[in-house]
Amino acid sequence: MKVTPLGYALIGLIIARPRSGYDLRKAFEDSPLGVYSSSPGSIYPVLAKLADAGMIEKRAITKSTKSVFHPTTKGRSELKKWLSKPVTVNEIAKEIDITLLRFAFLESLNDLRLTQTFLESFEDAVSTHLENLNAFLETTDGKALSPYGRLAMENGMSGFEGQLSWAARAKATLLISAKKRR
Amino acid sequence: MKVTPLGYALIGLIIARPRSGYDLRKAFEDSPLGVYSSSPGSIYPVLAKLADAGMIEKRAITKSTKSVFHPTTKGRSELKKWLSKPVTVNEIAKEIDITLLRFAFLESLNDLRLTQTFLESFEDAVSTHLENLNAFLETTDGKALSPYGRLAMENGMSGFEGQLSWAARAKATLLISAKKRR
DNA sequence: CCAACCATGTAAGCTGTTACATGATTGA
DNA sequence: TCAATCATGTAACAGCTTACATGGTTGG
Repeated sequence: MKVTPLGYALIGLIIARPRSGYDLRKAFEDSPLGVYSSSPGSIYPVLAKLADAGMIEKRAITKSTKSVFHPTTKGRSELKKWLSKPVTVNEIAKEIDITLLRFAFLESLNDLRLTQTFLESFEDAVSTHLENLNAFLETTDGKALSPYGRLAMENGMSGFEGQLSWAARAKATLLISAKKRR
Repeated sequence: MKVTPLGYALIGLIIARPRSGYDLRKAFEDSPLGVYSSSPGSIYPVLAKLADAGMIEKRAITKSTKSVFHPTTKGRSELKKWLSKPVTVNEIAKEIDITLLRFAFLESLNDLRLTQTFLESFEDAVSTHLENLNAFLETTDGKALSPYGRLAMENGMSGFEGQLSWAARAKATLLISAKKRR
C-alpha cells in the first residue's frame, strides 16, 4: 500500500501520542503551520486505509463510538523509511513544506546521525537548486526576464539562501550535544 | 467557467506573446521555477477549455496540425480580475508560489498603482501571518513544541520575514521611477 | 534513413478538499 | 433545553500528473 504524505503525518502524530481521529483533526486545526485541512473528509478515509494496511491500530473505546489509534511496528518502520529518504532537488523545489514535515518527525527516531545525514542532504539539494537557478539566469530566457519576473526569481533565491543558513543553524543547535559528550 | 491557477498562467503567457501549446510547454520546461508540469496532459486540456470559454483564441496555421493561441479581451479582463484580488493570509500560508506568479504577471497590466496595492496587501498578509505564528508560540501547544518542531517553525518564520524585506525591496525598485517623475 | 525534436491529444489516477449527513455528550 | 463541541463518516469533485498514443518535420 502506498502511503501519502498526509498518511505519514498521521502515523507520526500517532507515534508521538495515540489519538482519536478527532484529536488528529484538532492537531491540524490548531497549528497555523499550513499543511493539511482539518476537515473530516481529509482524515478519516486515510486513517481507515492506514489501519487496513496495519500501519496503525484502531482500538475501540468501550461504551463509546469513539476509538483511539495506536502505532504499530510496521507503521514505525514505514515512517522511518520515509524519513530516511535523501532530500532531492525536486522535493526542495516543489514541496519543501513536506521536507520540513519530514524533518520535524525525525526527532521521534532519536538518531542524531540520521538527523545529520538529513540536514546535509538538505543542504546539498538546496545548493544544487540554487546553482540551477543561477544557471538559468545565465541562459537566454534568464537574461530576457522582465523586471517583475526577475524580482519573483530573486524572491525564490533569497528564500533558498535562507534555507541554507537555517540548516546550518539547525545542525549547530542539534548536534552540539553530541560534541559535548566527547 | 472557473479558471484555475494553471489557466491564468497560460493566459498570462499568451498575453505576453501568442504561442502554441508546445511553446507553452517549453516555457514551463525550461524554467526551474517549480510551478507546473510541462507534460502535454497538463496543458492541452486546459488550453481547450480556455478556448471554449473565449479566454483565448485558437488560430490554426494553414497546412499544419499546429495552431497558435492569441489573447482575447475576455481573457485579459479575467486575468486582470485575478491579479487584482488582494493577497490573503491563507494564500500566503498555503500557496505563496501562486502569489508570486500573480505578482510576475502584474507587469503586463502596466499599472504601478495596482502593483503598489498588491505589494502592500502582500505585506499585510505576511505580517498578519507572522503575528499568528508568534501567537501560536505563546499557546500551550506552541510552548510544548519539541526542539525539531521549533526549528521547523523557525524555518517558516524566517522565511516569511524574508518575504517582508523582499516586498520592501520590490516596492523600492519598482516605484522609484514614479517618484522620479514628480 | 534515423534520431531528435515538433506537435497534439486522451485516459486513468493520485491527493486532497468541500460539502453533506448524522448522532452523542457536555455545560450554561 | 439548547447551543456548542465531540465524534465519525460518505460523496462528489477539483486540480493536476503520469503514462499512453500518434503522427509530422528536420538535420546530420
